[in-house]
Amino acid sequence: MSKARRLNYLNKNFILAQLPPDEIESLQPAMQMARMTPEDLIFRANERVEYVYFPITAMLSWIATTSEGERVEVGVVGWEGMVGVPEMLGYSVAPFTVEVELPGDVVRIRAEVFRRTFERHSLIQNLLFRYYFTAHTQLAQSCVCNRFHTVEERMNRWLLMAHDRCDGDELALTQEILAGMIGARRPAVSIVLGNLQKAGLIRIERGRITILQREKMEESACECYRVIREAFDHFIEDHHPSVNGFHTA
Amino acid sequence: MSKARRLNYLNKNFILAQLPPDEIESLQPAMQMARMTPEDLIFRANERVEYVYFPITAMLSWIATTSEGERVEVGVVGWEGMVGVPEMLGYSVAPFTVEVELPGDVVRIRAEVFRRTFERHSLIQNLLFRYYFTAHTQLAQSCVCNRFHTVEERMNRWLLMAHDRCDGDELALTQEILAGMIGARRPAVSIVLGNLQKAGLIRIERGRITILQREKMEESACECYRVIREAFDHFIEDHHPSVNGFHTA
DNA sequence: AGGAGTCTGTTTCCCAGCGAACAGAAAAAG
DNA sequence: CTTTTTCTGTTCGCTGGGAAACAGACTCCT
Repeated sequence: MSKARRLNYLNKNFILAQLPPDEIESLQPAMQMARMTPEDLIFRANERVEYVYFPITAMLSWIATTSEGERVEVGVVGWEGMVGVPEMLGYSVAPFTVEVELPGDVVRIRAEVFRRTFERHSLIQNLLFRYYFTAHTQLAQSCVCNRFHTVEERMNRWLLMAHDRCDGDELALTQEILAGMIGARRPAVSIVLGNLQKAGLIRIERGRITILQREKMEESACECYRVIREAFDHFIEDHHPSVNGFHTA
Repeated sequence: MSKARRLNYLNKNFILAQLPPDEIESLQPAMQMARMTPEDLIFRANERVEYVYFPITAMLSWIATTSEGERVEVGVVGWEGMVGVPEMLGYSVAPFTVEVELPGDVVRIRAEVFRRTFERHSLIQNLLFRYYFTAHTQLAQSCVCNRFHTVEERMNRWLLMAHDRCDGDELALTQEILAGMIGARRPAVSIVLGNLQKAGLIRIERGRITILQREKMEESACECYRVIREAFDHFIEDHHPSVNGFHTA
């Protein structure tokens, strides 16, 4: 399985790409393209949702935390998805925090504006429903992975998922952030990353991880990556059988 | 927070209860009530979905497994929900296994029959979409819980969730099954249950656990139970503001 | 009643990874 | 260029709970 080639979706969002041309036209004035960095907040848990976001090259994550301050990612959203779906059905409060994990571009639209689009097109309702199934599968598999797999396995899975969603082979993130994603401590991540670098699979620089040998990383990752990836491929292919985004080279 | 009183939902399924009377009428011949026990299988992962199920007094669980045979619950479904939603949008293959965890009654309907109902009523589509958000929140919280909390905390959470969905205070399950639900080993569960019994919160018998002091169990459970419960209360109240199923006594 | 199968209580060994702590390196700020 | 801040590498003791194993108790079947 190769990294997403993305083909003609490069610099597009998959959900937005499904909108009929006239609808895109009418949304145009309400759409804003923005470059986001990990300092920017998307949603804070239990606060009102103002905008829905469609990542292009940025990668966002749903984060769940405990009252002790421990945190773990419960969903990742890249060019294939969006955040703010519940708002479309009147859940105006975000159940979890959403953060920017990898810097890049997003399109944002005021929630109430996109809601009108959602309500008008059963195709979009259908699409977002299906997107939710995919996200659900992803979350369920992460749940097993977080329970049973080692730091090394979970980290490999996460790096591959991030690699599928970023542009190029460089992931701009710190080890601290990566540790938070997989619900581990930084020292553990640091050691595992060191081993991967010694084996030549990645290159580590301050605030940056470069994927060098994706194939080998897939071999050492647990099955969870494959299960999640297949769910997304299925979602994408359902809509564009021949020209899909995630595709085996 | 007290156990679900269920009021007039007693012996009803919440989703089915939202259907318009004429629709219920026309579904009648296709509906079958069945008593299910933990030996009965609902869905096996990657196999075709024939029926959708609406629990009444039974409790079902989504189970995710690893290739090593480890297993953990990734969702629980009682009288408040249903299984087989993805089939309504053409996902004819179940992504995970669904098992009967607590014996009891369910209503089942052939998937293609209920699908017609689903397609006819945007109210039902809306309802099931919202149900999925709820399930998603439940899963996300379980994900943190599985990652960070102890066997004792996870077990308390699970017992409370099961207690909300069963009839009475007795849970008919073995410690082996309970261990599988929370992704732990049986001996660990056995010890923790022993402590709870010594403290007088539960009574243990072979193949049965009786909840004696629910209030105290809530105190020793982690916050995860509350978060999940609030998501469900919200879902239920959205539809029946005054007469809801889960309600504080 | 007796025997087979299933469920539960408990013990021993062992280790992945947490918690805490600190030094060095790179970047940013001044 | 110096100071401060932010990252990264590494060390070490500690513990929850996994892995394995077994005896006793209950249930069900013949």
